[in-house]
Amino acid sequence: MKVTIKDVAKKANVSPSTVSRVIANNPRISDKTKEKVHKTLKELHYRPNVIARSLVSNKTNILGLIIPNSNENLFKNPFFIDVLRGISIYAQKHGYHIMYTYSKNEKEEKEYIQEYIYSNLVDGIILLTALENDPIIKHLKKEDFPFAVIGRPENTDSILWVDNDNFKAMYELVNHLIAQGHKDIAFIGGPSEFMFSKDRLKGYKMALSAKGYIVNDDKIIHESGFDVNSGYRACKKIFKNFSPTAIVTTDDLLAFGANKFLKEENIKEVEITGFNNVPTYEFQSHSITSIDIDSEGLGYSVAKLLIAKLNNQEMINNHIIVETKLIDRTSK
Amino acid sequence: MKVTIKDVAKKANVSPSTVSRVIANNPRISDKTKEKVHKTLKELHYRPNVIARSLVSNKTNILGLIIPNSNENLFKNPFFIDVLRGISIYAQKHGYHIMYTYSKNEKEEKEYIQEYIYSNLVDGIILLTALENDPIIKHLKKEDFPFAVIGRPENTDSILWVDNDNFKAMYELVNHLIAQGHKDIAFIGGPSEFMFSKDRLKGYKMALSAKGYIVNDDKIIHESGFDVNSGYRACKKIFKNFSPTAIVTTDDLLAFGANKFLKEENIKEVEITGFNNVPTYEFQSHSITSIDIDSEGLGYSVAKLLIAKLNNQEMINNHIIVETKLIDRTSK
DNA sequence: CTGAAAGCGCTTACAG
DNA sequence: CTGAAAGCGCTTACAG
Repeated sequence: MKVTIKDVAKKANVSPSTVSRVIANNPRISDKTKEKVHKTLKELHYRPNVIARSLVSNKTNILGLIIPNSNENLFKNPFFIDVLRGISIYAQKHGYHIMYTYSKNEKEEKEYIQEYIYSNLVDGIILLTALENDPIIKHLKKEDFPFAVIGRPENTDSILWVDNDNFKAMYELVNHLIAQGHKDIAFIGGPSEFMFSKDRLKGYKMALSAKGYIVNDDKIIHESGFDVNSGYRACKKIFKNFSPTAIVTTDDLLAFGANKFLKEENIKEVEITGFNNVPTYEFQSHSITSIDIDSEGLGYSVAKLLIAKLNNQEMINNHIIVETKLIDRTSK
Repeated sequence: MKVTIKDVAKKANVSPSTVSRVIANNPRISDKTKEKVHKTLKELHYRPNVIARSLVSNKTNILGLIIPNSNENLFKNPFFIDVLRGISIYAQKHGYHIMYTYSKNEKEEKEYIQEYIYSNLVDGIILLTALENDPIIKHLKKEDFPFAVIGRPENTDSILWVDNDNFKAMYELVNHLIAQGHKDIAFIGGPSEFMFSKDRLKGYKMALSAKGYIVNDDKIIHESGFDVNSGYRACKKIFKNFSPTAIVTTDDLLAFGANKFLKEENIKEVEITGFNNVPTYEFQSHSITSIDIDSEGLGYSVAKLLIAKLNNQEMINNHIIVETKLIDRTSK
């Protein structure tokens, strides 16, 4: 049988209120009764019923995660599991639990959010991605419910977010290639509505124009997915008209796809770079230069921001930038 | 403001009890009041407070997932994300939510389980792996709390589990190799305390002896992890004394590591096989034969079993075998 | 068919 | 410093 506060009270010869106060470490309880109650608490292996507690406190200490199960394959991407771990590790340390829900589309996403909010299930929501003009972010803002986003939102007003500096990471990467002598660099991206897609593209453009190179929009290809096939298709399109010496992509899987095309066509000496530093089991032919985004750090930080807010902690910043790292595997 | 059953009752001019009964679709309510109440329910956008409901029903409709965050790297393995998805998809369809917790070791694992159980947070627990003489399974059995396991437990008495037929999958794979003319086949496994490790090893041994080959224990290597480095080390050990024509492994990452060693040593024409059919971005040098285990199906099925039990459904079987598929990429 | 009452296991203002 | 009481938002046996 589960033991309740009443059982403890009876055994310790005090009232339930007193037991509750001892548990809450209320300062007005005498050391003597504190000790006595603590003893029976131990003896009976008492554990508070969090559901009852939630009902009165109106807090569940649960964070809800909305995972888009879309066809862009983004969340089959290996980095994602590290995000989950990062979130959980911070949350557990601070007494929060994590709940997750897959949703197939925007409609379902909104539905689950309503459910999370109005059934009183969660105290806050974590979003795993930010789109341009993001309908979910708007919705959450309108509902005025605590949430935090992985990815810099378009309009950052009063919203909590965590991200890499995608602009800077791509900017530096392109600079790195230029320093190696590359003058003709193409760009392959996934769906452009993701904010990180936009930021990486900006970094690419800016790096080129800062050195006086002309940005040729025909060398910029966006595909509908973040997968190997999309990379393959994009690379094919580029080489129909051009022969760049390097291609930057916004995701390792795109890079792998591009590589596949080059290999099939027996095109050599083109440098391909990716993003996310996905494990490629390096025994295989060759690995690519990539940007390590510290997925676990992203998860950890987003949980940190949201929990700080839920505890009404003073925050200096409404966002955290997680450092990236250029993993150089260029052939030179 | 959140709207409660009282608000609805007042507006619809009935008692709270009646509103509750309408929501529960109690047959003794007249169609007329049913209609009336449903209308105001809609108008006020009423959503039940699941916490309050849980307090009286003593059910939360939440399933708890314990994820070992051990150093064997097993749960950084890509197949794992598909398991999560499978669990969630079935659960959501049936009105359950999923909560997950990482735990560093057995002690933490037990702690979190106690918390899940005695704080009344979850209705059932899902375990992602079964060990030989598994202390967590024992513990859960002793607590007599509903749970289900991915992986066949050593003692299946009255416990719910889901698994591939690991014995059969490996048995058939080795047979397949033998049919291709291989006579000298070595074995590389990860930690042997996992039940699937044992089953796969048995399949290997049985396939050999069924054909009259002698099983040589020196050609069976177990390493402490399921990662590339472990595979590399194991392969090195094997080739110190032998030169098998094929090596079967219990995980693709082990296979990749073995492959790496062979490549470095310039050893050709050794067939390596894996398990899990991890994506290798096939543009790379060559892909390996592997067993697809249908990770999503494993997750889906384990949720199915556990939820059936929680709803006291009649069960014909206390387990589900998820079909595997040999993905043949052998060079012949 | 419907309502008033009790209760799920806690917390907390009120009173002493 | 401690207890009795009310209340969080539901469900459900009891009564009519």
